[in-house]
Amino acid sequence: MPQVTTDRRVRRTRQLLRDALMELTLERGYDRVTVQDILDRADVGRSTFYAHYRDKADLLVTEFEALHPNWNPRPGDSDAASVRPVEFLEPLRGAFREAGANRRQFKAMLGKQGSETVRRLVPEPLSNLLREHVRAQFPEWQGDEQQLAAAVHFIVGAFLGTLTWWLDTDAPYTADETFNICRRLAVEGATSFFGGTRPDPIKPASN
Amino acid sequence: MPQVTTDRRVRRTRQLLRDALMELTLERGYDRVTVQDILDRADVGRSTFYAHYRDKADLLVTEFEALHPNWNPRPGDSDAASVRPVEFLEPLRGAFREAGANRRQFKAMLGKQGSETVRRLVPEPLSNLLREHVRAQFPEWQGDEQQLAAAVHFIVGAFLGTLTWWLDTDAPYTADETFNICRRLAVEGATSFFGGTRPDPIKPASN
DNA sequence: TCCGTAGTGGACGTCTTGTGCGATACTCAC
DNA sequence: GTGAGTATCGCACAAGACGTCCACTACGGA
Repeated sequence: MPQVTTDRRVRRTRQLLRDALMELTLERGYDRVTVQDILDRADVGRSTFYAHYRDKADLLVTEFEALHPNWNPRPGDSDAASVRPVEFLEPLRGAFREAGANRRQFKAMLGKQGSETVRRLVPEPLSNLLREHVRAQFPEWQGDEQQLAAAVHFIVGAFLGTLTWWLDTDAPYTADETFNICRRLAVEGATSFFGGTRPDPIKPASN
Repeated sequence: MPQVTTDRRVRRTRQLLRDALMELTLERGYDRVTVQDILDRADVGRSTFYAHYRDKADLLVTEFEALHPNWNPRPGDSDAASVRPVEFLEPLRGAFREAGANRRQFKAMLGKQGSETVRRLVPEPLSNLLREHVRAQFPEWQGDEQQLAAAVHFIVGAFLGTLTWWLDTDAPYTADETFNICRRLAVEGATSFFGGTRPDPIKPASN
């Protein structure tokens, strides 16, 4: 019977490595951080590292996902949120809140210093989440999948652009305030795009 | 007097290297391309490469900037555009056009396969450009710099998000059509954000 | 044609990565 | 406590990529 207890040592080691990576990333940027640097900073043996993670990117991704599973804000809320008006943007508010609560961490991962690896991970789940909320809120929406995808990527890009800007500068805003700016900028266009005015298709609809 | 003539050989070599990098990037992604790969593909000597560029990133950046200086669309247009209503989004249309005209190239650089290096280069100039256009079009705008910066990053993020989505998928849209989707999504929110009331998009500039 | 510059090719030192393995130190269960 | 089980250490190693150097070749413009 295999021992299931996670050794205290394991958690300690993983935390040391995670913290070291975050610090070093903030200091000199993710791609200028070498595995050896992490080991030195965390004071962890080489073999230990590779016993836990496949490589540097694996460490980053694993720990990111552990800390923010799916980046799905306030779990359980999505069902309720999807029927409230304008609430299709709520998942993004959650994302901002989470980023505000762990600003250093998020700055290390999504900021300019951060890693392509994580930045590539974020848009997809966020887009999917948003897409479902849009579908729920605008059931009468007649546009095709492509238009939906385009719009969703527009919105996610906008929010992520603003979020990373906010993380990288010392803007005197809270995460919520920044989100509200985004919301002001997005709501009108999106609602009129999805539901307000009947969208005249860019291309003549084939069916 | 030093010889200024750029040897035909030089241009040839640089083009070979540039093309090789682009092809390989599209094939296997920028970070999976090694300098040696580029040399093999381009059939160029190792020392020659380092005589031209500091490293792989230098090749990419240099050639990108050579091909698209400042990403400033339709040069000379900016002055005229800055006084026309709603035209503050025009620079972005230019960006889309350019991307449409060199789709393979842009896909290699901005797409998922592309390089963080270039992707990091794009938002800044684009944001600055957009900021000036916003200032020109909404002179009565009273918000502070931070709000302006936030909004500008919002818009740029949105357009870049959509652009990269468009580059990475086989969406049945032209660059112009995709831009128009973005515009529909952005115009209302931005104009009401900057100007308070939504200006008639057709009305000529009053100043 | 001839000189100068661009390109060649290969060797070299260095850095980083990821693996392997015996020895040590620590935990948890009992 | 004590012992069994493992997490960690420390170090060595091969592979591969990077960037530099240098003597040599070949091309191309005047």
